[in-house]
Amino acid sequence: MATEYTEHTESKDKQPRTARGLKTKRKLLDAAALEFGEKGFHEASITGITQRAGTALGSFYTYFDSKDELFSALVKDMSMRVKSHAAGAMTEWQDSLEREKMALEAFMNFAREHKEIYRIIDESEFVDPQSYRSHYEETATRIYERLQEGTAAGDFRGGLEEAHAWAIMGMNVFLGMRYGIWSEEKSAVQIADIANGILAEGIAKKG
Amino acid sequence: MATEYTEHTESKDKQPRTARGLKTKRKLLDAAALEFGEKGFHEASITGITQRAGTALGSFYTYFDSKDELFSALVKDMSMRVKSHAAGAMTEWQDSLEREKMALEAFMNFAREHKEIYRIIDESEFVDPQSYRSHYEETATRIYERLQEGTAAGDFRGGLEEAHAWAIMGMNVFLGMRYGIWSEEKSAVQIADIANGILAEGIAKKG
DNA sequence: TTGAAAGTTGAACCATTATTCAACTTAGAA
DNA sequence: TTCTAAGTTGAATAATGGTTCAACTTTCAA
Repeated sequence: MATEYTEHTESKDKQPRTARGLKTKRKLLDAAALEFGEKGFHEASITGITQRAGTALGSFYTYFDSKDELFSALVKDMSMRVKSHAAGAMTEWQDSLEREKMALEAFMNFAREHKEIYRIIDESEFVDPQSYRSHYEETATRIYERLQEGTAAGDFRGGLEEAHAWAIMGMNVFLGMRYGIWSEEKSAVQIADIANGILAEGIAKKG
Repeated sequence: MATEYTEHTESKDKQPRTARGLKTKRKLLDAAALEFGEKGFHEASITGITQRAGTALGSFYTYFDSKDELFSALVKDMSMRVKSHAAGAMTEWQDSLEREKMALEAFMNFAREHKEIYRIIDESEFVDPQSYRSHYEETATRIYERLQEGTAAGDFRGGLEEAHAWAIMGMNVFLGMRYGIWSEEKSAVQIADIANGILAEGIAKKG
């Protein structure tokens, strides 16, 4: 999994200055994603990360100030990747409901392919709460914007608030956990259909 | 917060045998809930817990085998308390939709009054995954049973699956986090209304 | 080609904190 | 009242693992 890692807010003096350095940093980042994903933040060790990366222990500190800083960098990166993956998947939709379905489907597939991402973002609630909050606040905002566009387009009813976006997000996250990470007994499409059914008509009996 | 703590699966030899012992154990449990809730599992320390409880460090090990065991006991206890609080609140409903509304409202209020519970259950995903899974699986099952009863009563449409229960649960958990724990800018009733609106009719425009 | 900057290495350091334990105190049954 | 089991105490122990650092190797611009 040779990730395209994008820089965010590191201290300038830790940037690699040669091709070799860049390669090493990338190896560490990828190894860290695996290690954290598998063991969780506290069980994960720098030693474990450097071993996976095939570098010496000390090399870690050439590129990162601390275990915490690395984790933060990782969370921000993963958050961005989830976002852009979803964005890339929501194309060519007929109506806003279909668009939401595509969003969930994309999320489900992404979760399955990158279970470690899911776990790292989730654990950031305890390791780097600020990043956790930002991640979900930004995601909710994005959903809310889609809701507004949907209303404007005449696909969604009026009166939709930010809380509706949070509800939809929660739905998606839990479905992703249960049917994406814990088991794959149902296809992403099946799950997306179920969620979409709720958005389309609720669960009440009609008439 | 003098919690009524109920025993679950401890090793027999750690049970208090006198009134004094019982009192000490309860102090430790309550202190631990606060300490874990405030600092999270790894930042929390046994020292911190015994200090809050006003006991000596060593007393901790009179009643618990380890920090992990204590955390597990706590998760199971909190899980049970959330469950019984919700059960106690869902009385005198006219139709199944209203019943769901009461469930969410109860959850929101409980989350606000016991923010530490929310956090401990959430963190168990990483500290005691088995308990985390059990908690949500059991909750989902309970919701699913209500859905089936609702369908039988003619309040809910047919075709509702377990995944619908997970969707509803996710909705509730995220709303609880955002509007129960993070801020209280909206009342529990307002939030419950919004979620109930989704269950009642979805978000699509009618006709 | 060359030398200074960049990168690598892993043993040693050190701070933290869960856990143990032996001496001491209290409870409560007989 | 007495005596033993239960409970309390906190200093000492021990293990873990993040972080430092000084010696060494590689890179690459001039």
